[in-house]
Amino acid sequence: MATANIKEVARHAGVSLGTVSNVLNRPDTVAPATRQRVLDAITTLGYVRNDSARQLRAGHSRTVAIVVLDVANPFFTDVVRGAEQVIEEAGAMLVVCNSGEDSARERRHLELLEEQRVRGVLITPVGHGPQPNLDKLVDRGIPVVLVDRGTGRANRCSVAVDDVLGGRLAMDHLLDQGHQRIAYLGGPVSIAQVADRHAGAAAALKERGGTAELRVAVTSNLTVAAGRRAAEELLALPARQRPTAVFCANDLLALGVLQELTARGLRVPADVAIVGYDDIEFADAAAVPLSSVRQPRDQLGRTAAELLLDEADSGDTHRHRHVVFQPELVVRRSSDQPRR
Amino acid sequence: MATANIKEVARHAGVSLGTVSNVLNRPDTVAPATRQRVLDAITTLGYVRNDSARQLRAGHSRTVAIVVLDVANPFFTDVVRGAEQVIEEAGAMLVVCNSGEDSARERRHLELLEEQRVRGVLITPVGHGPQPNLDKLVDRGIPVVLVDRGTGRANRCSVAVDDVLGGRLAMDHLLDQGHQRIAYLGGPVSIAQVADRHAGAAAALKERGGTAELRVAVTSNLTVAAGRRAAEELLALPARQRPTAVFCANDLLALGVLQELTARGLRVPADVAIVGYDDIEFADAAAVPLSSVRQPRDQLGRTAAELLLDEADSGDTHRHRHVVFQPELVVRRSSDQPRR
DNA sequence: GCGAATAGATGAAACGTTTTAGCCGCTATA
DNA sequence: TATAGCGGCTAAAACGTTTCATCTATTCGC
Repeated sequence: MATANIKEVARHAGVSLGTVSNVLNRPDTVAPATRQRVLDAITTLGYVRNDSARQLRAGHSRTVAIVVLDVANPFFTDVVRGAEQVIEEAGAMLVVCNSGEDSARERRHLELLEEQRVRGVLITPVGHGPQPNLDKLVDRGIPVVLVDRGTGRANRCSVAVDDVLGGRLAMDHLLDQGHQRIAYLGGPVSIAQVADRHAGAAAALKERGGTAELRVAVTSNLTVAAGRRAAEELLALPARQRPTAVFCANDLLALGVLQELTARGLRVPADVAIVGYDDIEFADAAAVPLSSVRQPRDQLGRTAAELLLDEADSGDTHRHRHVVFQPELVVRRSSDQPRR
Repeated sequence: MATANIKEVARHAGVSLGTVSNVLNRPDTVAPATRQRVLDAITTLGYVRNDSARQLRAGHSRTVAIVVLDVANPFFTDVVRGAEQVIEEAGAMLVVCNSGEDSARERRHLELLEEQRVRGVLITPVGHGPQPNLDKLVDRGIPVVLVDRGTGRANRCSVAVDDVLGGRLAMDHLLDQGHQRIAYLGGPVSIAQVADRHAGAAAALKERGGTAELRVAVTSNLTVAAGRRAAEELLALPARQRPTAVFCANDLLALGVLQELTARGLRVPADVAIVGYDDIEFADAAAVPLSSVRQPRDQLGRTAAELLLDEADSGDTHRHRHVVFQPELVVRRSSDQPRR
């Protein structure tokens, strides 16, 4: 019950307190016989290190935090898994905090983390404005790495995925397939990802210089239901104006479009091709497997963690870096049929 | 950079160190004027409490841990959200640890958590065997609450959902609709949930005492692909033996069945009715919205957290409890059509 | 106006570790 | 033989809080 401390271990093993500490932290500096005696004492007493005391002495903890917008979002869960891997390999511990897109909760989390003197923070901040809380951490010397948001700040590292390139990839693919009337589906446009993916698609179209055209349909959100509604609207167009391909800002929209089209008797990809974004688990499992732009999510987490550890370890010799990953187009059946 | 401590605050405010502590912890015991002076000093120095020192003194931390089998599994993410809510309301912090179904990682996490003297642990343990690591925590006086596994241990609380009842609900519903040939799909049977849900279905069938029959099709796992394969096999049966309803051990299987059936030209629910389990987000968004058995996932988390806090606070007056929640059938289109 | 109670503040001890300076006895070197 | 070096260990300081016993004015009851 009452947890044994290092002093009791020392007494039990007939050595000084410092020797026990040495057994724990620099085992090779203590004679084998003594070491064994101490280890025996540790097991018989069921001694467990007290991390608070250790941290107090060390001045900082061995845990790293990741603050995500939504623990239930597959994007973040994959990022977490990637980061976890690196952090655990380094012998540290990753704690996951959920801001839930609520800046008050975010602030509260950061305050607590600061009190805990965490080794560093990986974070996708709520909103896009200035970040006084994060600045405060950085001022204190706590490394902060931005994940998928706010790239380019001078005083911290960041990792992100190039959404403009993602839009480009999707568009290039559809143009390669010979589509002339293409729709981009997404919204609200205030979301940077929605805007960037559109920008990429538009840029690709312009560069190709052909006669193809891109129609934009703004949705109110990025859900399956919104995809269905948008598909209905597309179907209401006169046949000659109707797009032969739809590029969706995420996979949920794309699945909604797929469902509505097939329900109305259209064939995918023969009548309408579809490309989604995110390559969620269900993309491959859909009735018609969905082409999608895949982001290297776990690598995002891994790299973020590596940058963090580098900053935490190398201190002032550290140079902040902004790593941008390239997404990748996964072509599946939903868009795999050239136009004549 | 160098973080100010309580002593510097005291000096800056011209009071003793104890007074600063009082301002922080028992503000009403210190005169308003002094209090204000201290608060001013705190803000000008940018003082932030050192939690390690606080914990060291207190003997335990203010964080609670939840150890889940998979951070990316929607079941657990919802449980986490529920627990989070309660824990944060109590002014504590919830840290999420991922065992990834790996007992070595689980052990390592528990060791670290023990070193950190966490306030308590919510956990879905890997495997079903004895739990020496957890026993060790309990011996130390650290409250442990089991989540959705291992109900009934005498020395700890637990929360779970009644899977047998879930199977019953689904079966009763299908029988109510007049189905006579029903299939249960799921596997491997070594998974307790798969077995329990089947047991519930079988029990319901027996109690009704009608002429209906239940055919069991064992799948190799619980994925969309497995659902498709199983559906193929069902379709290969002679029409007279073919089930008119399928109850699936989870929603992924059910979605696979739905896809394969519609791809083969059968109508759901007119030709075959489907009921899934878990009520995942996509159940409602499927081409034919899926009936499913819903588990009160966030409530599972909330209750687990409440039990934990009760044990942590009330100490020896605490009585261990085993709370079992009842699942609920959500009827949607996939099974909403009575047989003649 | 006197003793008692009380509000407000103080100083020191304690929490459990890590680290550093130093001590002791031995061996290798000159 | 003296000295330096070294392996192995010890003792004590330091980390930053919280708490508790104590002290000093001030207020209250009579």
